[in-house]
Amino acid sequence: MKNSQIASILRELANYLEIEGENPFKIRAYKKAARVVESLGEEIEQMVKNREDLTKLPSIGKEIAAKIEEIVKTGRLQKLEELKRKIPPSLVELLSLEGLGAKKIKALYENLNITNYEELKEAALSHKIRELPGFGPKIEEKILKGLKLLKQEGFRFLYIEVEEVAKELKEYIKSFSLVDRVEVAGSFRRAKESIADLDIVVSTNSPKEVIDYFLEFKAIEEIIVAGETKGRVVLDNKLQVDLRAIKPLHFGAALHYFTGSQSHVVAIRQLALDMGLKINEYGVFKGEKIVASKSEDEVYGALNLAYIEPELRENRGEIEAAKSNRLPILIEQDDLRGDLHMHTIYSDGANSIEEMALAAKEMGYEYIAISDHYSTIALLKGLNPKKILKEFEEIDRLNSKLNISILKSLEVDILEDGSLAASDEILKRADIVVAAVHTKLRLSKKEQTKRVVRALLNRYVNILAHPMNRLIRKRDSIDIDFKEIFKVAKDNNIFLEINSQPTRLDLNDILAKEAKEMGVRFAISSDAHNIKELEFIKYGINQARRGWIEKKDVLNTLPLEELLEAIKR
DNA sequence: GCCGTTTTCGGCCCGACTGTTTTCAGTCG
Repeated sequence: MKNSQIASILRELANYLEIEGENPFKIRAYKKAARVVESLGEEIEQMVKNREDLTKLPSIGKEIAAKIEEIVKTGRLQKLEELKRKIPPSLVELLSLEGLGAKKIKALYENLNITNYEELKEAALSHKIRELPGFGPKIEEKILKGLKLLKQEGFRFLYIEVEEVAKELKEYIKSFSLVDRVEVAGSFRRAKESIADLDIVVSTNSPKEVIDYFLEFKAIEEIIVAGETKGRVVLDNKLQVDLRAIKPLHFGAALHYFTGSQSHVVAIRQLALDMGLKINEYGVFKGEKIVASKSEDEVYGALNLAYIEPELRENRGEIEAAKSNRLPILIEQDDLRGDLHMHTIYSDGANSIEEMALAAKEMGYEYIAISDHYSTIALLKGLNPKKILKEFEEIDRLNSKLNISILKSLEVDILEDGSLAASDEILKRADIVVAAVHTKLRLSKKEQTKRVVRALLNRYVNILAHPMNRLIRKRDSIDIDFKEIFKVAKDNNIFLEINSQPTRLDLNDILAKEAKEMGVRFAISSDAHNIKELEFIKYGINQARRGWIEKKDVLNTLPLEELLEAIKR
């Protein structure tokens, strides 16, 4: 049972309790615990097997620990089953409608016996809902609208899918004369791999005018909120955008609040309370007096904390690190001197070696590695012994001609038994070897771990590409003992890839952080299949930063000579 | 339900907006 599955059961329980009218703080406790479980590097299932004490985890006490153990051991939760018998599951689904919370849903159920979307729609159309106390015609309208817009539960956009519109919105708002500053905050600013909605913070002395201007943006399909300082819309691609207009004096505090994450902000506010201060989106207050608000620097400073980069704000230890000045100095794109994973027309890429090299040179790189597929799958149009020797010869020729160093490499398939698709004879001719799993993704954890470990023990392998083999929104990670892989990587001088393809971003943030803590080092690579995709490297940098990765942790920040020295094993 | 160098009981982040009511509850992030 995966951590994410355990988390979703806890969350489901919280939803049922909410409908039941349970103590709101109890509900929050379950949701908080779900978040902790979800963002845990370690696997809960393993911890339970090892009889570790789950109450050592933050926000998990005796009750929830027992429930988690029940879930892991039996695959279900008695308490949840009971609630499901009592409350129709279709009723809980109604929570996903905008504007309908537990209290209203309960009232609809008790008074009109509404249990699902269909009955809700009927009641709204026949105007039965407006007659209930606390309800009215506007709510009927909102329900009907909501049913039409009905969001897929938990749907998130890829970062790359919102990047363009985020930029457009920022420029659109910036061009308004009454606007002082604009930032896209929220999970976008924290550079999460996927984004549920955009949060924009605007500094202005004329909030209302800015909101009105915002509501004129061309791609708006639906206006949900139109207040004095706050607007919320849904764009025609179904992306929700929130905008908050705030006076310049308060901009830093507001930016901090709207950048989140929620649990980072809550923890920061709690810390402030402990210090006798109070924080809201307008500033840090000592009594009635504002002591910090203009910049985020000020806000952190007021709490005696070093500035925390947005990518770190997940309440995963960054506040403690800031207290004791142990924050990492996060890697930046400019730190990279080369790119160690890309494809050409020798396999499934679209450009020649020379075109890739020239484009890389253009980006300021000193070296690249050409790592075409060496595979037994015909689909990947992979290399064979003859073809790769030809490719290496071409690289030799180009190296004497171009003003960038091209390393001979290959992305060699790890076969089911952990052997490699290319012979050692081939591998030893390469300057650097990237190994990857592409097939047999559903092996048991034990088999998968054994397989990859064997591959890493091959003395010619240097980098393990996309270790999770997940595709965001499409395919989960392979089932593998990452701790074991990290240990073997560390012991054998294997570098773990942070793959920059927007659907991969693999390793992810949590595992990268865990690997780093174990002393493993990384290669941040584009895995480009054409010259344009070389730019994807920025997404890999994002993910690496979220994983607390520093320049010194990354192989391709080294000058070529040092790199070649560093990969020796 | 969780948590605790002021606490094992009594707190729990905090404010905007909406729609319903005529001062506020519910919802949301």
